[in-house]
Order: sequence, then C-alpha cells, then structure tokens
Amino acid sequence: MERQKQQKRVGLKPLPNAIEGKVILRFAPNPNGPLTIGHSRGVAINSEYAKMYSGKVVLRYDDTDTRVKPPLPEAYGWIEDEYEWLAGRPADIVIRASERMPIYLEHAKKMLKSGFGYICRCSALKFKNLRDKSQSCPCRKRTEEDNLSDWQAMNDGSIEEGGAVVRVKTDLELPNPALRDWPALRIQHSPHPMVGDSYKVWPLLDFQSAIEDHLQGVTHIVRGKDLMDSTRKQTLLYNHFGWVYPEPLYWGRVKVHEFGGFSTSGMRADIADGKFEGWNDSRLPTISALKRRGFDPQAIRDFWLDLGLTQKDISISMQTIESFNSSVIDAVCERRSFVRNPRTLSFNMIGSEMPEKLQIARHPHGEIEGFRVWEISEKFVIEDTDYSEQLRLKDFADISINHNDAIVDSLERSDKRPIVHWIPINQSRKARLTSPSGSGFRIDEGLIENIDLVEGAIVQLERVGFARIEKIPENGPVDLLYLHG
RNA sequence: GCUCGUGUAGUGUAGUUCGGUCCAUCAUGACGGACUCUCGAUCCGUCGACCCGGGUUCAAAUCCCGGCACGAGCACCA
Repeated sequence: MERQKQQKRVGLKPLPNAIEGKVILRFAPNPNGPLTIGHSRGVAINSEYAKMYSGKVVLRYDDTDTRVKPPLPEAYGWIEDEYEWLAGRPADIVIRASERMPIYLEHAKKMLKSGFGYICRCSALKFKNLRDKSQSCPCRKRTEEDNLSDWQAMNDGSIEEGGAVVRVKTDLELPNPALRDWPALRIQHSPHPMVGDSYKVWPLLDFQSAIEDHLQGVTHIVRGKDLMDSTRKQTLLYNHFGWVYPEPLYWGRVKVHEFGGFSTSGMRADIADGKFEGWNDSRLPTISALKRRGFDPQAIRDFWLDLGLTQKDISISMQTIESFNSSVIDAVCERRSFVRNPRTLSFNMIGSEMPEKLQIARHPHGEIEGFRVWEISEKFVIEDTDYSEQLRLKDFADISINHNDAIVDSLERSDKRPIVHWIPINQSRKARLTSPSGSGFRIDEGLIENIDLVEGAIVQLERVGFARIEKIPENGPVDLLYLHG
C-alpha cells in the first residue's frame, strides 16, 4: 500500500453559505490615517473572496467619531488609492458614514418609536453599575413621548455631550454584561472635519455599521475577533428590525516583530512630534511606506493569503513578507553595482591586454534582455571592506593588488579568490543608500553604476540587496532607499 | 471579577467537522552541501511541533472531562 502524503490546503477556505455572484463583503477602516500592514490583511482577504465568488467589496469609511479618533480629511483619498494598489482593482462601492447620517438618525427614531430603543440620561458609571447587576435603569421604562422629546433635544443641541445616549433594549439577564442595553448613539458637539456641525447626535460603530451592512446587502463580514461582541450586539439589533445578520468570520490580532502593533493614532502623534518624516517614512508599518520602499502588492497579497484566516493571535516577521517580495520582484529587477565607501584603485596594464569594454547581463538568468556595457577606465573602485591582496572583479578579471595598483592576472577565473563587485570610475556617479537602523537611519555613501538609472525603479544592488531609486537629481548623489536583502 | 475566543516545530500554517491512510503538511528560518563570476536566484539534505493531566477506544492532534497559558470584550473609540 502506497501511503498518500498529506498536503497543505491552498487558497482560502470556502466562505460559508456563499452563493456565486451574490457575495458582498466590506472593508471598513477609520479614515484617521492611511492604511497600515494590518489593514492590508483585510484588503487581501476581502478582495480575494470577492474574486473567488465574483462578488463585490464595499469600502466604507466608519467616520462617526469626531473626538477620540477624528477623521483626517486627506485620508479618504489615500485609502481609496491604497486599496486599489493592494487589491489590484478599485473597491466596487465607496461610502462614507458621515454622508449618510440622515439614514442612521431615521433608524434611531424608528427604534425609539417601535419601543426597542430608549434614551438614557444616566451617567455612564451609574448605568454600568446597574447593568452589572442586571438591573434596569429608570430611563428604560419611560414613554415613547418622553423618548421622542429627548430625541428632539439631543438633536437640537440642547443636551450637552454625555447628557444622554440612545440604547438598544436587550435582555438584561444576558450572561455577557457587554451586551446588555448597549449604547447606539451619543452626542458630539465637536464639529466633524467633513460635514461640520450639521449633526449633534452621532451613531456608535455598532449601530452605524449594523445599519449600513444591512443597507448595502453585505452577506459576509470578515473582522477582527475583538469585534465578536459587536456581532452579538448587532445580531440583537437585527432581531429587533427583523433583518438577517450576515455571516461573520474572524481573524486574530496581528503583530509584526519589527514594528509591534500598529496604532494609527499613535503614528499620527509621532509624526506630529517630528519623530517620523511623514506617513511614508520607511521606518513605519504603513502601506505608503512599503510602497515607497518597493514592496510589490502581489507579494503582500500572497503573504496574507498564505496565512489564511485564523483566529489565532499571531506575531509575524517582516522577513517572511520580504521573502514573498523577493520571489515576486527578483525576476524583474535589473542588477546594478553600488560600491559603498569606495576605495579607488588603478589598473596596471603590464602583462595584459585590457579590453576596452565589458558587457554584463542586466539580469543573470536573462529574465530581462540585454546588457549593461561598461567602458573600462584606468581607475575603478571597490568597497573598502573588500580590499584584499587577491580579488576577482565580478564579471571581469582576477587581480592582484599592491597598494592602489591592480595587476590583472587573468580574465578567466583561475582560482577561488573572493568575487567582489566594482565599477570603473568613468562609469559611476555618486549615490547614497538610506536604510532604517535602530530608531534612525543609516546612510551609506558610495558610487553607483551610471547605466540607465530610472527614478522609481527597483534594482538589485549586487552583494547589497534590493533598493528603490528614489531620486536622480541633476547634480549631487542619487538617492537610494533600501528595500531588503 | 464577568463574558468570549485561541492553543500543532523559532515564526506562520495544513490536518481537528465524520478518530485509523499523521513516526503529522507546506512556507519561512537556522545549519550543511551542490551550482552560479552577487552575501541574490536555483537545487539537495538536516533540524524542529500536536499546552498539560486524566478518560473513552484495538486505535486520539482529532472525541469527553479537568487544569494551565495567552488574547480580546465589558468605552457616550473604531
């Protein structure tokens, strides 16, 4: 009997209760900053499921908080662009909660009229104490008229922030205290960055999100497992409205070894304090930083899809993402020589016929056609730390070095001497490579092979690693940004 | 404290629904080797795990009971 080797499942698990062509998913970030690596999991998973079932993804901005995590006006556009970059296509529908306020307020009013919601004037603390004992607060049994007049007062601004809240009635004997008569809307008098002070009453996430998922016909919600209680609260609300709750799926918390967690508000504060240059600072775990450094969106998708959807809290390593990235970009990145801390040497012509030109493949396996043609000058550079008596200049010749003179021993490789990268001086220009280092940057000054350098291109610097060509100024050094090895 | 969830190699992950085909999959990593005019790529090999304790069973990663560990929610944040 041949034993059948087990295999690892490829691709995402099937979505429960999914009908081809009918699946609607949603990705709902808070526009209080651009997207982070954490968000990219949501983009990758949702867009992949949409692809699997010919479904749609709704990109929804849950921007109903003006106080704790206020929206950043520029972030709306950033997020749309980053979503498209990551998913490889734009979101099918884009909506902003702040533009749909009348709908939420209408539903709140309906809730009050139908008697499954009420306005609570207790303090948060007082309510919590009662709730923990499964006791109802005095506001719970007030009449519909009382509720509607308070609702009016909340909306016209005559009740202060914190003075009232709309609650959803639930069974107070529910074992999970978090679900008992949960708050649905609260008062915020601070203006909203996008719609100003048009509204005094704003829905909380659990309410706004629940209403919107139903209105958009969302069939599957993929969210963090920290939102499991949201599912339970919202299911209670759906029962009141007579709606059917979407199919929920969860993922666990993600940390990256190199970055820790990703707090958008934290980064926002650090940028404001000048600790970082901006959202695309290469030390930050933002999508804009990854894009700037030269990560390919396909690699980011591959990475998340390989992890799949599990409820385990995980701590991942950038090394793994980098490995996925290498396998995507290696075949399409041209090689270039970049010599850090250059040491200048001169060819000593004695005893050898020096070729004038040298042809080197743009890519070692011919994935990219063509050659880089070097004119060989008398002077050339190698890295200071490579300096040694006998070296092989990569793709060229074995040399022996005496002080700053290099004698060509052989053009063919004749022994096992170390192979180093190098450049003829006349073929080079100044460059500097920036890489994150500790809490700051490390800058390596050097000379780069001056052949077909293109701004924005990602190249593999021989024996150094992948880097993105950030800027090629008229004068002055070329700016290189380190990607990974 | 109450409620909910999760525990498979260093890091992730497959397998757990319907116990045997699992001396447990794949990737990444580490180590060693081959090859290559890069410290890149490719190829080969090695290392390394079912949280613990009972139980059921001919047979348990998988079922049952009891622990333990970790995480999350209990915000008028998302």
